Amino acid sequence: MFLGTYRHAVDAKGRVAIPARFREQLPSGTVISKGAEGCLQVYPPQEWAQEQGLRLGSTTPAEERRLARMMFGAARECEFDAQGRIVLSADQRQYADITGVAWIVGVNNLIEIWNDEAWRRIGEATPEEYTRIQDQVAERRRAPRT
Amino acid sequence: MFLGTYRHAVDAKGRVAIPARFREQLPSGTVISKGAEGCLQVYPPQEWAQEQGLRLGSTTPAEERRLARMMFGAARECEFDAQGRIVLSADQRQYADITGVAWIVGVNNLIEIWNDEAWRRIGEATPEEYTRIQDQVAERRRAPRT
DNA sequence: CACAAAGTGGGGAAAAGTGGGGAAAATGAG
DNA sequence: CTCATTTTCCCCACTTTTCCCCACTTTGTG
Repeated sequence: MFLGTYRHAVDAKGRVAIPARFREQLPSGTVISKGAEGCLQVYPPQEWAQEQGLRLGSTTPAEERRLARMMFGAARECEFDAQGRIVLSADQRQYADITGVAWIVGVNNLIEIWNDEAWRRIGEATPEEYTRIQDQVAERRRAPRT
Repeated sequence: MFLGTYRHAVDAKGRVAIPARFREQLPSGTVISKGAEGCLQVYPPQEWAQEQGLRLGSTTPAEERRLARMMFGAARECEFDAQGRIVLSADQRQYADITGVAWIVGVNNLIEIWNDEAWRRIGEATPEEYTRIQDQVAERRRAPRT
């Protein structure tokens, strides 16, 4: 389980330290790829395995082909240096618009890496916003599929 | 079952002592996250487990992505020091506007941590207010979905 | 009143994060 | 094929944060 948000520096070489709490839970075979809303996503092996359902074949619908190409094409296996950092590739940094600092966010089953500003918009909520969204989801759960 | 309100100091390092009566009932795996109305909420493991249905994957809908990011991003596992204190992260303290002192409130299945002033507004109800709110809730229960 | 339990505060060791230099490897041009 | 240039990655040094430990105060209890 990955919890919490951390603000870390990204140096000129594209290196970011992954919080030690997260690193302990990431065995080799961990993969980083592009995610929704312009973030990067770090998949532990067991989570990545679930994405393997996405496969190309003669019967794969067009959207799935597109998704598969983007997800797998952008993916790289995570390699940690002795200081617990990974290197974000140039196109990963460009996709997520990451320079200088990044937010590293534990989202239950995977980890996301965000551009500074973008995370402030999406992740930082005032008490009022937070309360509203909780209530919205509670409402959705009471009356799903609407 | 968590009952009662306690007023404890929060030191410069963000540490708060959790009342001994509560601590006895909190096994490891307890989680603290943001809650409605600007408080922090402490979830014992069995309560937190209910929140974990939310997972991210390549097919998770947009609303669930947003909620998952906020909920889990704001959460931390509770780690008690030898004196029975937990550390509130900087963003948790900012969210709940906690400095100096906080109220720790047992609310049946969860524990809440409140800013000093905010709790006075919520917790110190006159008999008239209390009666009115009881009646409101009773009314809602009789006619839900309104 | 004495003792035990709970809460508070701070110092210091250890761990985590940051930045940069330089060797090795890869790339590319002549 | 060789040499120069760039990139990658490994290592070291420094700073900051975390957390562990000890001591004191306050509260509660017999």
